[in-house]
Amino acid sequence: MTLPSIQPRPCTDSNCRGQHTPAERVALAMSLCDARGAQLTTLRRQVLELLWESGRPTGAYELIEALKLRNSRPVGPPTVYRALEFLMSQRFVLKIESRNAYVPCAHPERHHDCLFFICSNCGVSAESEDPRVEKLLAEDAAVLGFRVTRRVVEVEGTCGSCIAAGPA
Amino acid sequence: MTLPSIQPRPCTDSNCRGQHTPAERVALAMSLCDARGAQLTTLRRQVLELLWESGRPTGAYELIEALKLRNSRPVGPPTVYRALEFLMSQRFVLKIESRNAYVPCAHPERHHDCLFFICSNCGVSAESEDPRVEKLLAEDAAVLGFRVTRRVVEVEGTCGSCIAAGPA
DNA sequence: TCAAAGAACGCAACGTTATAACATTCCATA
DNA sequence: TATGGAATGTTATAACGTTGCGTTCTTTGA
Repeated sequence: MTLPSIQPRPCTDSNCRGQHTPAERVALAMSLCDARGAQLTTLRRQVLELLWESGRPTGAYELIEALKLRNSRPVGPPTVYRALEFLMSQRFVLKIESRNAYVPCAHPERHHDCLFFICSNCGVSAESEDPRVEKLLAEDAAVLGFRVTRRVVEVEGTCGSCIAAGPA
Repeated sequence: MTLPSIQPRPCTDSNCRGQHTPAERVALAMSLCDARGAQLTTLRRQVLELLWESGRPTGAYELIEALKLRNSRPVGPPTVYRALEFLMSQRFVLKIESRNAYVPCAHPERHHDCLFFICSNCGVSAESEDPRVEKLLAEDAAVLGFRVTRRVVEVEGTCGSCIAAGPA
């Protein structure tokens, strides 16, 4: 896995104008865990760091490779999947179903459903949220008498940068 | 794979009030293929039939099992995946990404994006469409300068029947 | 009618993603 | 220092999907 940079980067959440570093993200997760009585262990923290450093949806086996480099002692698939499960339960991480890959959630302190725009060309994903979409889906669900537990909204296409860079 | 029944059933598309049999669905696909100069071969037709008869999102390997029963000669994964690819290219079938499973599309003659409501309890999925959601996602994409090629909208939860049947 | 070409399929092997089942370690607390 | 729960390690395997290549089937056109 590439680990592009530890510098502050524009937030992948298109509703956020801020810039953040992976370290700041992890610190936020730590304080939320504190407040929740959950444990952000070394392994879980490393996985979260790697996801933030990666900059794009990252597969579980890529994480295993990256952990191998970072840790001397290798970890097995169940270990990484358990860490991901924990991070998802805390809403620090989300799964991109159409990619079988995982992304860190920019604002776990807010409680919303995410919407992803995923570039088929460069692989980068942008997180967003749109309460209007949530509302419509809730309406449609109500018509069916359906009780919603989770929404998966993933839009695939070509991102602005790749369009600007011209036809590959 | 269970093959519940070949009887007419209410359309899984919640915007359609009709009832259809698998045979009618397949006949529609055949006529569309005719018009498009595409070939609905025996294998492809069988896969489509199995999906219609199954009544819920069905995995590729389930289809392999079902084809084994139906055909004496077994088929391998590539064969089934190629058939699915063809059926998806013709919009007769769609993939539920959050399940790694495939569902037949109720109305391939219309050209729209599908929306799925998937019951975590019984596994049944309901197809729907909501142009308002498509519109909002298009707006959000436009703000990002993002060119959309595909939308994945999957809502997980509990369906009306399962709610009515009481807490399991 | 037959050769050529292209589409579809068969098959073996392999790659990728995810989980089951069970053992071990770590740590807080009594 | 027992002991109990949470977390992690280990091994194996399940589930999902693809590559590469050879064969068969179908269409087409001389």
